[in-house]
Amino acid sequence: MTGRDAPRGRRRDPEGRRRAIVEAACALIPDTGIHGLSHRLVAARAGVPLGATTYYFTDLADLSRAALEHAAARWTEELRAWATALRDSDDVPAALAALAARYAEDRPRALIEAELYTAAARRPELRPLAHLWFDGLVRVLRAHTTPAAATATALLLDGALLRALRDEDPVDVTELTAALRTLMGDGPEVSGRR
Amino acid sequence: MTGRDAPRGRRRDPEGRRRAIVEAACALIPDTGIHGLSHRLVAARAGVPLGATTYYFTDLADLSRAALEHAAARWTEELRAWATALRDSDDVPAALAALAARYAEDRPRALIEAELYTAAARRPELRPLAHLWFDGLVRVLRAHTTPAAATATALLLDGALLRALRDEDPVDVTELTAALRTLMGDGPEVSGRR
Amino acid sequence: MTGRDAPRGRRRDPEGRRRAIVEAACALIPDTGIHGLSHRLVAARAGVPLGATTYYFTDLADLSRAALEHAAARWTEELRAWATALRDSDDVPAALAALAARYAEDRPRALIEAELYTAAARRPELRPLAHLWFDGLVRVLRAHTTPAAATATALLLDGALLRALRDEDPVDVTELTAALRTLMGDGPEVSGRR
Amino acid sequence: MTGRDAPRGRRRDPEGRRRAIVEAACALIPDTGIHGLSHRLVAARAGVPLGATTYYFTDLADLSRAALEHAAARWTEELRAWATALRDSDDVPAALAALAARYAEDRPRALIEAELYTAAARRPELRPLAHLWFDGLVRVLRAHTTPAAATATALLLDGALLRALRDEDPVDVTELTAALRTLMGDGPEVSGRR
DNA sequence: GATGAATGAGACTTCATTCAT
DNA sequence: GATGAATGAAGTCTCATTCAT
Repeated sequence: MTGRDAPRGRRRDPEGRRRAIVEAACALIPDTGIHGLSHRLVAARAGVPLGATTYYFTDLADLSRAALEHAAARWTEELRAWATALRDSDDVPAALAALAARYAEDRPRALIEAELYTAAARRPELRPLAHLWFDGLVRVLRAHTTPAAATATALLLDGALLRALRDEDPVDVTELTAALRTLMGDGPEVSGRR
Repeated sequence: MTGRDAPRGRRRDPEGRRRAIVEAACALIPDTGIHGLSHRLVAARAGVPLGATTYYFTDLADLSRAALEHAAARWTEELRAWATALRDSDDVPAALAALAARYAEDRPRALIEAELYTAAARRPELRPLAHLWFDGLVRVLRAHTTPAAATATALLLDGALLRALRDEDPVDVTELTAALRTLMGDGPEVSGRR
Repeated sequence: MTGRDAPRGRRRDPEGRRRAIVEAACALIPDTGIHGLSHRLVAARAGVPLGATTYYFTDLADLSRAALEHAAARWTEELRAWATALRDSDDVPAALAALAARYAEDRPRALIEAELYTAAARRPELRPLAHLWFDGLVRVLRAHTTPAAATATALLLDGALLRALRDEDPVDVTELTAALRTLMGDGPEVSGRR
Repeated sequence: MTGRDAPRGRRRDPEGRRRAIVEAACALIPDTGIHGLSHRLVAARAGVPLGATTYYFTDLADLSRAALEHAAARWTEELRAWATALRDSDDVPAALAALAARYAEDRPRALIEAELYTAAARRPELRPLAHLWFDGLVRVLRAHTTPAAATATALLLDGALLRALRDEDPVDVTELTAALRTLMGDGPEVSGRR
């Protein structure tokens, strides 16, 4: 009798609330850094009352972890796309360099990853999240080169991405392609690499 | 009767004061991160009154910049040592991997560099400091490989260091040596690689 | 057992809190000036914790604006009283001078107005408040003289009030009456003034 | 033997130092207000070492008083100019309105006067300075009208100036002239006003 | 279940003033 | 005589977190 359902279906949507908060935090991190998050900032950005942020998350640490998890989920999708692209490519190093270059162009997203990397160095509970990206990348690469080369390639890509981010420089695709080719071996005659 | 209280002789050492503050900040960064610095924290660690930190530095940004500069000076020395070690080495990739592994073992020092890298992404005024390390490393490497390979090698080293730092894992010297050898080429018989 | 400590009944009165703060600020301005307001001072005077002043007001500027608005509300009432008194008077200049003299006797209240006037010179956002008084006064006067004379009269009154305030001298009603009479004209037999 | 006198005549110029400080304070007041003065600000503006401001003035209050005195000296000159201009004028009210309008155009200078007025209400030691302006103005006006009208005219002028300052509006010369003419009478043939 | 009032801690910063040099 | 190093107080403001409602 309080109304049919119009404003009820919408309200009381704990799931949605939670997600709105998490997404707001994600959107904030590129600007403020993980350290710069605050309940007020997130609540304002999410358009939820202040109390909601402490209602759904015990802690700021909890909230930031949730935000990073959310971001990590996107990386998983991203990696799936990389896997597909590389599988369909006949020049893996070139394709990989192109993917990395495009990835770096979305600065906000990439900044979150960088934040996570340094934060994980001091907050061990975040390491699993960092591994989601790194290990996932290595796994994808293993379809195209030796395990050792896959690891090295992932390290190189991380270094290149971080550098592009830091200097606000686009990735030099040509140079990166060459380096990747060297590191991964170069195609049919890979076997020749012996 | 030359003064009312004891530690008169030690007062008035602006140079020393400034340095004490900077060193305290440097010592703190590995634990707190750059964002985590605060006047109080630094002052307490340096054993100076709170006011001193704001007397010698306009700003927390100013203070953190000074601290990072201080750290950067050590990198310059480090790089000099690397240059020497590599020049005297008859297996550059192996020597380089060993140097990197040893470098990563000094976690606090390395953490500062990692902090600088991410911080520079959002604070352009810090980029020159980041370049001190990266460009310096590239320069050292150019004595031993092509320019393009030098850059790629530096990126790989950065990636490897960052990863070791993040996971509190030692650098895998064997794997890294191999990757470096591939990337840098291994002298006359490079062709043999094919 | 309805709570751990006593004054539970009085808590949670946001409206009252806000007003207590505003009134404390108003009470302080005559002593300290607008510039002299501080969160601590206001909080102490209002009997609220320090945090309350920043919880209810974004800013000291916000707080002072609110305080001046509060004071302005009293001017509006005052002006209404003036309008009535003048309408009922058969010697408007004399009545006006008397009103001004009485007004100046409430030094604290009048000081706020003086503060507002100077503050508005540097803070344009305060000008509407200053206009509340000045324009209101002009409007009241227009019922008794020409528009031009009304403006001039208001300026003269402001000057006289400010001077009385500054010198802690009462307004000289006789002199002021004469001046007002001249300025406002006193009907057909003006010439008789000579 | 320390040099002939070149850098000596210039340095060790206590008089000059003092004046530089005072002038810097004067230049600052329009922007910062009297309350906003600080040793550091003044020293920086004056280009003197910080210590100088406390060396030449016991106190900030002392310094601000000195600054206001300095400003008052300029008003004295201004008034002299007004006296001359009015003496040479054949339409005193019009000339007076014009002088006031021009005066108001130098906002910084006028702001100092306004600051002084409100400050004097709370700092009695400043009142003599405020009187320098007001009484001086009345004295000048007495050469052109009755004592009572002179006072009223000065009050009107103060009100008009303050208003122009507050609203950043130029003085309306026509209206002001009319009001002044009414208030001051217009010479021997006052009766003619009818 | 949800919210926003509440507050004390603590962050940054400016500063007046003192005083050794 | 002059200066700038020095420092503790205080100011503004943000905030995490708690808790009454």
